Amino acid sequence: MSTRPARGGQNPTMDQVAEAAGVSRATVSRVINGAPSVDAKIRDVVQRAIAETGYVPNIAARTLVTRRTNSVALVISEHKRPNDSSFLNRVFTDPYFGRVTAGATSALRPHDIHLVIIPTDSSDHHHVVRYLRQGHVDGVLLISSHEQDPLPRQVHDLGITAVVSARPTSPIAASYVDVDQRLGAGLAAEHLLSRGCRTLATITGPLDMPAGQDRFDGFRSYLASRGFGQVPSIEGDFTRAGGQYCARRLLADHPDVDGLFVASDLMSEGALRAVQDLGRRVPDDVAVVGFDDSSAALDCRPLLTTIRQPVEEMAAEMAEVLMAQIASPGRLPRSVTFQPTLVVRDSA
Amino acid sequence: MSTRPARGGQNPTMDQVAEAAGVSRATVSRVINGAPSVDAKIRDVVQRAIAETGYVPNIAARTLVTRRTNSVALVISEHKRPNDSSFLNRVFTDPYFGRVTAGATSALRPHDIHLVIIPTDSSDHHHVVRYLRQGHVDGVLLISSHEQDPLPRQVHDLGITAVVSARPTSPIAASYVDVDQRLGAGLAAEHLLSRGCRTLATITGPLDMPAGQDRFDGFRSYLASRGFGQVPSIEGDFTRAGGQYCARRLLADHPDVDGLFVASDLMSEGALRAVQDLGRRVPDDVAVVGFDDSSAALDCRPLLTTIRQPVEEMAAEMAEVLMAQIASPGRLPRSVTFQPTLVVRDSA
DNA sequence: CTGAAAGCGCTTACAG
DNA sequence: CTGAAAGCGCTTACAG
Repeated sequence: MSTRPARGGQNPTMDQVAEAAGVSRATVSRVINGAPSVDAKIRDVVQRAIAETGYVPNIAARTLVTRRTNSVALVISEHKRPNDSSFLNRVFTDPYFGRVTAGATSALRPHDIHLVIIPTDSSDHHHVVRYLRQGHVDGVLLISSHEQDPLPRQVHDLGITAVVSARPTSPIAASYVDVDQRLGAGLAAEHLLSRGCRTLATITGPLDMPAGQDRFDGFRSYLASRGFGQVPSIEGDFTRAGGQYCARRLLADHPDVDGLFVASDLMSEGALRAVQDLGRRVPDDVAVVGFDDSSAALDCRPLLTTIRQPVEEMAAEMAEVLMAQIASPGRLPRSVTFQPTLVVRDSA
Repeated sequence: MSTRPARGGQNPTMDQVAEAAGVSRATVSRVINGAPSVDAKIRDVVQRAIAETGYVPNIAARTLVTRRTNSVALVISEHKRPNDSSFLNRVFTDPYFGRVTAGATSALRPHDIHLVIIPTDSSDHHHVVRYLRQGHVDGVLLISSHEQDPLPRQVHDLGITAVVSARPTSPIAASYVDVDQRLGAGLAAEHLLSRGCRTLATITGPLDMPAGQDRFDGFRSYLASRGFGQVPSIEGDFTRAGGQYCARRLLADHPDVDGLFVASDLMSEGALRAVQDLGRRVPDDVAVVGFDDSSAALDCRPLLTTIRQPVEEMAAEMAEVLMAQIASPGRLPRSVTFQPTLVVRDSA
């Protein structure tokens, strides 16, 4: 294998390939870009020359003329919370983001578009915005979960092509993909009721996140529609430890609770533990329904009954919408909403 | 705020800034790049023009001439394992990678270098290699944990500037940063012995990973040097669920074990659970020492005594070495080894 | 200290 | 179907 490229950092140039193949630089460019109008023999000669020289296109030069980078950014925007050693720990500890990455990659891969993952917290937005504006990527998949996050609006105002992971909280005309959170919470309430639970309660997500609010509202609305009044609740933080803490407190204050809706699988793991540490059996004494259907649901004992959010499919859809938007800059923004489903396992 | 940039995707060009400021394009370039030789008044005028036009340099054009992108890649190379829904789930579920990202970012940020995170598994190497060769980044921080991973060798052979996260398993002259794994395991054994444990055992990491092997060897070597013979062991997989399963089996086969070294904090979480489910008290009946000192150690009950691996500092060092290498291409490769330390909490 | 000019490595009308 | 030429938006010797 006498590929001898990149030695000393010097990649061969397209002119060198052209010379080796005895054709013009334009022809080399055409075969690389798969232009249909190239003579088959010449194409072969050029391809051989490319292989022999170990040629790889210089992406900067190409981008300069095409105005396309063939990469898109996945910006994961989280808020640094008090007593939070690092928001990165949260990002790399929650299965949600792995699912998003997997889904986006699967949609982008066939189009040969690279995914560049950029986690960021509020202290960092400046850098990210600059990165995006400098033209490193053709567009951005923006995962923004916090109500006050200014990033969606900034990205929109700067005219950066983007798709957001949920309905933006400020009124901007941006494309987004979402799941019907309220419906999901309603499904959870319905299931708990249908299995005979009489006293329902919920551990919510952070109420400064739309996902937290909407699941809470959906749960209460459904119960209100069935004639229930005030529902015991406690605000969680979407972490395992938080779920454990909240369940302990909730059951201390309301020992009669026999049906619990926990607004994320990660919190459910902790909650399940707390319930069992209290000597209550799941689901017989307390039935538990989670939300997400991530890998955490399968780490639960008993296996977690939960509301499935099709995160991979949603991320893939985000990528599709983004690619369409990149291809047709004038395209009108649109939103796509997925329906969650109940996945019955052992905890309820 | 009448910034009106990027409208219709058209960023202003440097020539437009020059015209607005009444100077030449070269002068604009100089003030942007902080050349010392610019008259103060002219500098101000230019800076105002930049602000007014909302100018942002076109990175592709700059890169084409400077041959620098001012970004580096963090390639997280994992192996897809059988019955593994997705290697991405592993990456986004293990606090280790968040620590690496945090450490690398902290070192890169002051130099205004962007970190581009690229998770990859074996089926994917081709794409990653191409990405690197196309010149999207100036160099790569390569997190490679598997013995058979071909990526370090490929990256090296292609002449891509890189720093690896551990001593490469094939003999290549590459810079790397590592922790003294064997020493860490020895510290764990010593601590267990010193607190009076008589029958030690270990849950190892995957033995096809150097980290798994070295911690296992270090543990056995220390015990051998103290006159112990065969040590009960079972091979784990660095996951929480795996740790739980392994501890259950290990204690079933060896009920007399009273000191357990678990080769990662994540596995320790599961192991602790299993030990307690068996009705054994920690640390009184079974003392447990983990490895990492990640956030998982603090999620443990009781709080986990563990071997601290300074992952953030190691990642920062990787970034420093990489930047030095980028600045001086002729620089000789070098390795840096960090010492682990014992962190005593409640589990041993 | 500043400007005119060359050049980085590609793609793409435009001729032929 | 192929080539010569222009041009993408910058930086950087080179003069002045």
